Amino acid sequence: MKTRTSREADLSAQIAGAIRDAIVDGTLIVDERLPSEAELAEQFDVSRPTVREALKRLAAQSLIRTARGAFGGAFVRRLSYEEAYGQHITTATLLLGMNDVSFETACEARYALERACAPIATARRDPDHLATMRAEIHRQAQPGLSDESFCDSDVTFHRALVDAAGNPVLSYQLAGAVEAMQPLMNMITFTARSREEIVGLHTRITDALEARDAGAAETALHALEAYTLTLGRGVMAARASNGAD
Amino acid sequence: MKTRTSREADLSAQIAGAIRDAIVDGTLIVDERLPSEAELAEQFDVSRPTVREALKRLAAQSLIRTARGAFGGAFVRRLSYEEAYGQHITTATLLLGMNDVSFETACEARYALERACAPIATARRDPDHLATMRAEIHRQAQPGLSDESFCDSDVTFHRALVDAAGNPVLSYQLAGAVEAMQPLMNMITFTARSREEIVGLHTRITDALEARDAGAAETALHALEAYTLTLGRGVMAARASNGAD
DNA sequence: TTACATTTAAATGTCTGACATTTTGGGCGC
DNA sequence: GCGCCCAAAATGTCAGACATTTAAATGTAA
Repeated sequence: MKTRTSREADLSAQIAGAIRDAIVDGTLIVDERLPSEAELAEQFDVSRPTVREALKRLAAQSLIRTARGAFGGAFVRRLSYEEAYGQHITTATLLLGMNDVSFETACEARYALERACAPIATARRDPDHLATMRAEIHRQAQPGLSDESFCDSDVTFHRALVDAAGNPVLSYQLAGAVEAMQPLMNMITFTARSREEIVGLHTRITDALEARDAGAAETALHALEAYTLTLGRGVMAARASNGAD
Repeated sequence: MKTRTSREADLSAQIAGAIRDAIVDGTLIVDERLPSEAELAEQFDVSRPTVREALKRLAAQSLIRTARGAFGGAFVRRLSYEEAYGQHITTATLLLGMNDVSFETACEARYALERACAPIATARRDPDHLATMRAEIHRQAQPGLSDESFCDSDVTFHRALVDAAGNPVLSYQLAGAVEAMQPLMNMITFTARSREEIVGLHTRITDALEARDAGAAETALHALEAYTLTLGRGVMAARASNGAD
């Protein structure tokens, strides 16, 4: 009989899975060089293109990097925070965009997570974080700012707040939630009045951090969540009535 | 944010990036069929293997699925929560394993996130979640349980706590933090005394949820974090002195 | 001996062409 | 009308070749 493998998956997926498992469980160490494509092909008894497809799958997950030339090849890659951020954000954005996640649910999750790091941030914040936050607040108060730039600044502000906790694992988790909200936030048209309100709340948050007052920070974040929710619901309602016309 | 497609990258990476952008920004709808490999090859002016490598990259990120046969081809895939969990956990585990994240940092992040959903969980918990948590507590109190099973039960308990918040976005974010801690937690040998302590804290948490007492839940989680940290530090100290021999 | 230019080998990146496998749909015979 | 078989279309896989890149090895001149 033919080699009907127990797994239904493709050969390339099997090979990718085998190598990934070796990386995850530590058999392959960071910066270790994998065998060449020709050697892998012989080892798994498949052709080189199949091995290549498997390696591309791993490269797509940032598990390996490849270098050309002599002494090149595929190497186990140290997953950096930046790459992990990127993947996390892509996944989270798609998850929100494809699964009809309500604005309320996304908003609740985001601010719950931000409140989680607020107490830590109040304890650890340093002048740099405060300076970044104040700078973004200043930018948000500029009259001529486009909605998109306002949202960008908002993201930068919140990431500074998260980074102030000084915990990269926390930053990693939070980055996905904050950035994935971007497409939803971009739907909102910020009036001068709502910007003023948001700038005020951002100032309260920053002041609380500066004063190392965790309770005040949490309260301000609650207020910001409530206000964001109000704005979002307004947009949803307007959109619904437009769609019904 | 600029487009991720850089001209420096490989051809297959460029093509994968172009298609990914089309999916992320909504140009390609869920379940829409992509052109066949031959058509894509002509469209991008590359050969079929190159297109295939690009498609494998996307398949590795669960962005597309492929079907063979007459009406087969590549289709945009609806990213499910389960797949997103899986990717998130893989990435988070690698991030912790490869970057010398300290037990303290991981522990702090995890419990901060859990405390974030505690208030929501106290408001929304239903009898099913409480039953799951009680069942796991009962299991954890069994004398003959292996350390590994104890850890598994611990994960199940905490995921029930997170799921009790009834917010899938929050569950998605938390799953990564809780599961990624597993390898670190597995290093700990739980004595009968420490298990008793943990079971007691788990009971306090469950009682707080049942009583809808957010403050008590938060306090208990703080205590559990402190105790977990103590255990972890003990293991680290023992390991360090062994390594110095 | 040292510094620099050149060669060379090893590996990935890409292409061409072919064949195998799987699935659908329609034609053909009964 | 029903069922069987075959063709078409698409992906999965393979084989071989050539192009490109990179760093080490080698040769040469000051």
